[in-house]
Amino acid sequence: MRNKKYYITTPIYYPSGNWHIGHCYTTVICDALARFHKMLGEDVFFLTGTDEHGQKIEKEAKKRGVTPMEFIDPLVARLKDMWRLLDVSYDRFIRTTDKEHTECVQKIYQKLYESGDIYKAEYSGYYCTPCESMWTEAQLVNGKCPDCGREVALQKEESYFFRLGKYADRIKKLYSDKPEFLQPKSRVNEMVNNFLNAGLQDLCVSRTTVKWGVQLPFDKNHYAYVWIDALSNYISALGYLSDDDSLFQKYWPAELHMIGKEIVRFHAIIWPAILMALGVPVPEQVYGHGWLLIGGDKLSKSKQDAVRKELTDPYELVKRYGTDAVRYFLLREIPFGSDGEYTNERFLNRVNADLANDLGNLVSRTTAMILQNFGAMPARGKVEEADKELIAMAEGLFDKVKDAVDRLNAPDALAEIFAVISRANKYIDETTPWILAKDAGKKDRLGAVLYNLAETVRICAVMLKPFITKAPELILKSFSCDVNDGFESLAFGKLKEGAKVEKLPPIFPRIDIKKELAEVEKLVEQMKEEQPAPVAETVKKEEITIDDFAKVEMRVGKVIACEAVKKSKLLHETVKVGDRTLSILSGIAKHYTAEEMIGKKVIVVTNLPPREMKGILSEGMIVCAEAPDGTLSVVSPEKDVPDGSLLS
RNA sequence: CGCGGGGUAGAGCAGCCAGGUAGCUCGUCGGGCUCAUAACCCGGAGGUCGCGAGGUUCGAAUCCCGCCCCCGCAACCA
Repeated sequence: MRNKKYYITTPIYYPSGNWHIGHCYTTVICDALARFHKMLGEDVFFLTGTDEHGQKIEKEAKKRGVTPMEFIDPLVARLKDMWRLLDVSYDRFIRTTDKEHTECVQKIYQKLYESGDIYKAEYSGYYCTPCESMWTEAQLVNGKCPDCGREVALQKEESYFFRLGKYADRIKKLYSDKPEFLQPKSRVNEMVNNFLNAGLQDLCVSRTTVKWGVQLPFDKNHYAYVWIDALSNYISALGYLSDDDSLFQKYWPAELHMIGKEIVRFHAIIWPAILMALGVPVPEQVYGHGWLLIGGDKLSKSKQDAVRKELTDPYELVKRYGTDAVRYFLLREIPFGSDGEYTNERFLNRVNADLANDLGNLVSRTTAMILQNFGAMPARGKVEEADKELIAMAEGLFDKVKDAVDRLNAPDALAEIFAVISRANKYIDETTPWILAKDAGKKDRLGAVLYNLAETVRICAVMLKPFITKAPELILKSFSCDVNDGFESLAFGKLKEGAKVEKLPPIFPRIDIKKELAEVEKLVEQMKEEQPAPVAETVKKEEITIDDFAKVEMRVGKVIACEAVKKSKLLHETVKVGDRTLSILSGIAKHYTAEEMIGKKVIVVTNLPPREMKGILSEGMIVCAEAPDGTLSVVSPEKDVPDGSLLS
């Protein structure tokens, strides 16, 4: 009989900036699942890769005066480095710029075009020539371009559309027929209520403005929409529609697309619809996991002062604490399905408490006592009442871990393993081997106790192999076991009497957390200094005359009252500008609290037409500086000038 | 009335679907042990389970109703 197959994918990552711990989170979970299924003897195919097309990359490359590929290649190389550091055992790394992929995407478009699921249509919109953007009427601001405020022209444009609407009912049916398709369950409601019930619009799937992409085979002026390009990687990587589609035949449909919750919509609606249109089965499961939040976003109220003191650079983390520590934290600490928070302290606590104190120390005390008393592995000996619970836990461990893995619950799986490790530490206290050692008549019993311990440690090591990669090998080696031992070796009693036992240096040295935290903070400071703040892009806008500028009436205003507008990003300020008092709304609630604003002198644009938002009239605009990272800073006059003063 | 998630010890979470002595990890306090990486083991303190002296029930963290707050998505951000 052929082995069961298991095809698992990560999202493909967009190489626009730095690789961070969030990328590692998704990928390490997938790696653990892939490794576990490999150990089950299944035929596993684990795919990851990069999404390399699109405007952002085109722009970034241009800015640096290099070609897109010259820009991307080093970033991809660095990502692969990161996966090497983290022992990510992918079977294929796909890049959307791979020839097989772009050809596959073209064939997919061709096929959908021929079947009529992609059609050409004309739509009208408002075009802003300098921005090269098309806007709908609703997006316009006072009839002008929302980006630059310039005139727009009503234009008709041709585009290709995918008949997404046609598949809405089949997708709803998919959710109800196959409740496990989209997980966690809460995401299903989100999709159904927000999108499916609202009615699916046909999806515009071609662009003419972005040239860094896949050209449509039937219309050279058009380029593929990013999501069809990106999603197709899951099948293009298997050779779908190519001369050799044996991998596709073998592995598709995927058992699992692991993704972040932000892209559930694309994987749970658009992707199945495309597959349905292609006549290809949909994946078995899409799992939208939560996010790893960095350093508690609660600080966001006064983001300007918020110092990011967390060390989150994966390379640095691995360098300081090792692959196992990083993998363990990612797999263990994030509550299943929801968001979790990263702080230096949580990381260090977890690693210290579990890996150093519990596991590392257990290995250390066990091997030490074996060597002191026997010099090699003792005989198994008789099982006594005191041994039964420990042995039962070790023997039952596999089923529990397997159950957690089947639910994709890595934190639970690890908790099960560490429950056994804790039990083993307690067992030492209960059996007091150091007392047995003083009585020559109890040598057999001492041997049995140490044997039981060693055997429990060995079983835990085997069970840990999919999750962490370095320590299990060290442990198995130190007991003269084969590092390739799989789940078939789990039976209690496999260790041989007289086998060589080796004393290891501490596998996970204990960290002095206070000292380490201080050091890490210093390091982060240092890294910040080395890495200059991102330079703001200063693309020159269209030239204006001094008369144009003079049209803008800007005055100093004093905020005399301010309150947050519920359910919005808005603050509602009452601003005194000379003899006028204006009601102004501004989208800065993320950056300032209402209390903070009161009393501030600000710059207000006072000759804008009033506009209503959230049912409140806004009679002006408070001028802010926007940093490259999106942080907004209210601008104030440098000297204390009376409100109402005109800017010129 | 936009959609969804959440509010349980100092922190992070489980329990809720299938009501019945409120549990886990970290921290804290005290004790034990000395094989071990000042690690390990045991015990204590600490909770009006967001609010409503609300409803159902013999019994509610758990089911029902109303309200408040937080977080995402969407919208908005002149």
